[in-house]
Amino acid sequence: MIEPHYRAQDIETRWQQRWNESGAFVAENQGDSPYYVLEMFPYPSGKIHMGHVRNYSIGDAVARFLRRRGHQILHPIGWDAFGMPAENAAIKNNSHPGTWTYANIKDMRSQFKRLGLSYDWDRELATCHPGYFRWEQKIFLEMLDKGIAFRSQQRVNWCVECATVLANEQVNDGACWRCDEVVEQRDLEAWSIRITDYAQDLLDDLDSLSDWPDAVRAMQRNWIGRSVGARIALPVSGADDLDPIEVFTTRPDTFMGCTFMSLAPEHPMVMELAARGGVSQEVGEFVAEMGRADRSARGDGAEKRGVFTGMYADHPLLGRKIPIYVANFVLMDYGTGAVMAVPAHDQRDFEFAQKYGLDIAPVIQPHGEDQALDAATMEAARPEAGVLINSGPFDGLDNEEAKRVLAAKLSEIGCGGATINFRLRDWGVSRQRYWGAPIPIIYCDSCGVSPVPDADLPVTLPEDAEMTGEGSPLANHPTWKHVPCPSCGTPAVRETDTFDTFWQSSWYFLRYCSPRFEEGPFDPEAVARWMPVDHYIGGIEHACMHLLYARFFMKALADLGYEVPREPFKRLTTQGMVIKDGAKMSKSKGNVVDPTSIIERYGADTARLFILFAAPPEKELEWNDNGVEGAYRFLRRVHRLGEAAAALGEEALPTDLSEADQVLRRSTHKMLRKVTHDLENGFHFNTAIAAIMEHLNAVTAAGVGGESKVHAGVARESMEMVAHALFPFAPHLADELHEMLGASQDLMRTPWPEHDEAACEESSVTIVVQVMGKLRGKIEVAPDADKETILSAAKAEPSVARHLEGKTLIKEIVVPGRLVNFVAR
RNA sequence: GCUGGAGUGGCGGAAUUGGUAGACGCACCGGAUUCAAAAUCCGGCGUUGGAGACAACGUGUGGGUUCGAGUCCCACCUCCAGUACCA
Repeated sequence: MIEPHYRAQDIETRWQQRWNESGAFVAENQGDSPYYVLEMFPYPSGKIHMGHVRNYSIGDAVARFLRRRGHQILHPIGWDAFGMPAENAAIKNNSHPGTWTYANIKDMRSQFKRLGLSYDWDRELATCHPGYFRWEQKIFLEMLDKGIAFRSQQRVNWCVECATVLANEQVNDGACWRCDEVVEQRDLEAWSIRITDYAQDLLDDLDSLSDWPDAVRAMQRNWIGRSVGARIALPVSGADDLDPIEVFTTRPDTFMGCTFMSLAPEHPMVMELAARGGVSQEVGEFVAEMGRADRSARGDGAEKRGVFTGMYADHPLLGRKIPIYVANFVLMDYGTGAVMAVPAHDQRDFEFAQKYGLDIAPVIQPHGEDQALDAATMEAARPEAGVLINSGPFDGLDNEEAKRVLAAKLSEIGCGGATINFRLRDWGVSRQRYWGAPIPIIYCDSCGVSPVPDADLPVTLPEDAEMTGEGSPLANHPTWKHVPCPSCGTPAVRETDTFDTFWQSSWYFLRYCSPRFEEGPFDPEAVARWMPVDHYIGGIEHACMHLLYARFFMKALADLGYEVPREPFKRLTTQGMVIKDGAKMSKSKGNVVDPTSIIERYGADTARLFILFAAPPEKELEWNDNGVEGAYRFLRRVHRLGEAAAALGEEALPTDLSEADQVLRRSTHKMLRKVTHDLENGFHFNTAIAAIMEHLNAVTAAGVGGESKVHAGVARESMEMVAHALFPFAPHLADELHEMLGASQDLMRTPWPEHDEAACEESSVTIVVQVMGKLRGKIEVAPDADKETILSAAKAEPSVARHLEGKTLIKEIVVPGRLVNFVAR
């Protein structure tokens, strides 16, 4: 490639050095109103991919634009450095996860720097550093003290062969990914977080997040899944030694029509009931089968299947026994894992009842239906509203009223009552892995569970743990876990589980505010100044988990007495994936494009410009090599025209503008107006860049770079504004161009320019003329032309007149400055 | 299965939120420049019919509302993301 003028590598290296030397990105250096721009920090996998380039180019454009709009910007970066891939790499290479992680951070840091991203590198952090995780160990202990953290049973995938817990993604078709042995479900003692206590808060505060995408708010709302209903405890008939079976229902009004019960196969009482019912084998087989079945076999759409446990429950209001079944469609992780079945009014129960010949008892007569419901003739369940029938003392009640009345009755007789259920589950944070932050707990035979004393924090990882893939490396370590009990001093053992990595990513944005603070997780003053994050940018895939955990953390921290806002992220942008040939880039598909090779070949400005131009941030982005070439050509043209404009000399704008001068100035200022508008109202980078390209075509048409038809001052202004407008997207070339045209100060420190509205004014507007909604002609009129003028000009248009000939005009619609429509018959 | 999205030329996308469908870029075609090529510049480019003027059709599918629908409503189809131990 022969390119005498635009040498991207040289330009980019030079400007990166200058920015670095002048501290252009240090948060404290300029502006007043603080603004915190944050992109979701990366997992240091080793190499940057196009998703990174996209995420960080978007954030950088936001940061650079707003800094020039007068904000004091905090724009930090760090590493979400704990996690399974490091441990897997260590097993494979027989090395330490930290070695791999830190080497990756080093590589990725230099790649990020090569992109020219405007980070305040002094604030860099890595979550695997004890200086970081000691604070989240402390926060955990404070949560434990407050009862937010607690011990519970967690159901996990367990591989017997490897003696280890498997992540869902490590299970392929029910088999372990390493040894192919069948995976079983096992309950482990684990640490959990009562995020469910915050479910209502998390739901309520969603309403305040007006700068979040509606899609994310809807997903969180459904994930939290609030429903109002009743809890009902049904005693097992003739088994006084067993606890009653609890169900949750949103329809207590239908309780008088409950003819059987269904339990999830995973329900803890299933095998006990089956044993007493004498059907252990059949039930056991069914439970085992369901344990292996995938989700679709358990959903609403799947065929209803089940097995009778041989046992009955006592219906407390009917005084009758109802059979207890195990059913495929009942899910253990929603409600209580058991449902009361009302086949007349619930479709799933109806199908189940039909299949197994169970009673169907209608108890609600739908509004507006004269014929009384009859179980014998019903073809489907009738879930709609109505009036209670066949319900003894409750007959005649409206069903909404009956929900309250029945809940009160259940409460009165001591077997339930009104309640609110959330789909959200408590957050299990224990992981049986090495490369994570240790959970700071000590177990003593005599004193029980003790927190690690504050003076002993952080609890760090042993360097010499063995990574074999079998068992837990910390539990297997010969000495690490053995410590004296902090209370009695007798031999005790450490907790050998580490935190879920979401634990780290739930508060890192607070640490950035004062990353080296030694007296606590963050300096309250720094947090008061920067938090909440004004604009958070990252993938949509985090909609429910990371974004919810981070929101929860803020609320919990506030309850622990920390001064933090109740919500962490004021505005959220979720960026779409980068795909190629219609599929997500992945090694297995062989469609990966390495950003490094693009940067080496064309420069960082080209890579950034293309990725921002090719699609709006929220949408999927289809990678296209030819498009990159096009972005590069555009920047090269900018460089060439900049040189040409600079060569015309440093002339000011003339007082008298020629026609050509006015045309070019109109293009210049309309471009600037459009770019400013697109960045201020929702960051439409793609259309902003298109406007710059369009303007550059006007610069070429004005003869700049050849035989110029415009005044030197107008030509120079046209390219100066390109430098300004290009800065958020292609900052290196923008600064180069700006300097080329005589500027002595870099653009980061130069305020964003205002456009000249008067220069944008048009001498006429085009109005479209339709007849019966079909385009028949166009007219040019003065921008302030009145309705009569427009109508007569429209009727005079030959093709319009032809289509109106011989017809009666019924209606004339005039949209000023835009369109005329004649309705004629 | 459930929850949330998306679908517009050969391709990526645009359309001031109900008012010219296809801005801008890519690809392609033609021309200028050149000994030639590259690069650059100029022009064309939804589909069908027509020499042309022009006409009809056209935003995943099928209906509907409206003077007017990519945009609003109803019913579907396909693809994508998440689904709680990947981060």
